[in-house]
Amino acid sequence: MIKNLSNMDYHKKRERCGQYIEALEEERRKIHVFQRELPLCLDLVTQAIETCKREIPETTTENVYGQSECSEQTTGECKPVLEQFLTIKDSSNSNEDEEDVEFDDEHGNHDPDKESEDKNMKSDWLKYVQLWNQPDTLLPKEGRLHQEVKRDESMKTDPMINGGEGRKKEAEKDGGGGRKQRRCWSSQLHRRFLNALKHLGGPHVATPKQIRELMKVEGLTNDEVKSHLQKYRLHSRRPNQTVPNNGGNSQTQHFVVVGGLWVPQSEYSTGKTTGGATTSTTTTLGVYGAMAAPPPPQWSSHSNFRPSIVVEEGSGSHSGEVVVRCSSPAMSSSTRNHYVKKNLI
DNA sequence: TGCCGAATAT
DNA sequence: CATATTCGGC
Repeated sequence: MIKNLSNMDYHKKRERCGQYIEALEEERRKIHVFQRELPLCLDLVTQAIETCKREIPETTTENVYGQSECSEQTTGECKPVLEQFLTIKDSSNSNEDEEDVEFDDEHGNHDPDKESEDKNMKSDWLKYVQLWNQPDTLLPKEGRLHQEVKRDESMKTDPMINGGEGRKKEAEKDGGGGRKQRRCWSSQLHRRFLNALKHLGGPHVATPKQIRELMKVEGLTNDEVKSHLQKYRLHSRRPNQTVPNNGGNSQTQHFVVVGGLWVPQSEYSTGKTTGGATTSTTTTLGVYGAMAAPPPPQWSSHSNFRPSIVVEEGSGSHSGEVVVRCSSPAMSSSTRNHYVKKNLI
């Protein structure tokens, strides 16, 4: 009886271990792609796998468990990172529309486009996402756990290395002289930012306040968002700048412009950065993930008009230039009208 | 006033 | 650089 039990137990453990190894191996494969960014991680996982493997086959002892624990420890260091990575990656090719869902909520409008768009966008994220976790202000969520929870879990592990949340109290402390602490825009924060942007119709039409509201991040101030937005706009505006020579090869990337959003078709980055130590050429891909801007919900959902945005690419001819005509229905308030004008450039 | 965008300052 | 802060228009 007992024997049986322990036998079962043992079996179970072994099985578990096997699965564990498999999982690890899969992780390894995935990490391998980012070898350069996560050399240690790769190493650790590899090591873990090996140790695990070594232990499992036969070797009576039921120490398997201890072993796995050990490897867990070894791996622990990079696990959160890994998980975050996975989370992101997963969301990029499988349903799990995370934030999209997050915001969609009540307006039950699912643009057919949205999905594919999102996918593109997310696969883009893959390129620039910062793998190392960073501070993130806590998000007071209630209505919408689920995916959020998942993500939270992935970073729960790391001890609030919060670079962006020390304030609040300290801010109150100082009488009024000192500068605000720098808000650190973690990739997560940035993602929320991007999403907010997306839902507002793009960086050119979104205003700091709106964005902040949509982001629902505690302690995030208008000014911070404003500043970030400014930076973002700067970057998203003609990521390719140079137009000096027309004759030559215009490998000018062509852009897709939607609602004032410039979307580099493939990527943007002045790839040939300086001396470029052998290492990261890829790592430095813009953090400013470009994204298509679907029309704001108010428009797309139920309306006689979709904002007709005409995008003409300099087809045929050399220039990768794009002509954009945008006849948007200046939304109720004339205040925003000048944005449209700007977009027309 | 508050909010915003652009320009500066750190 | 990436943020913060200031400036000027609305």
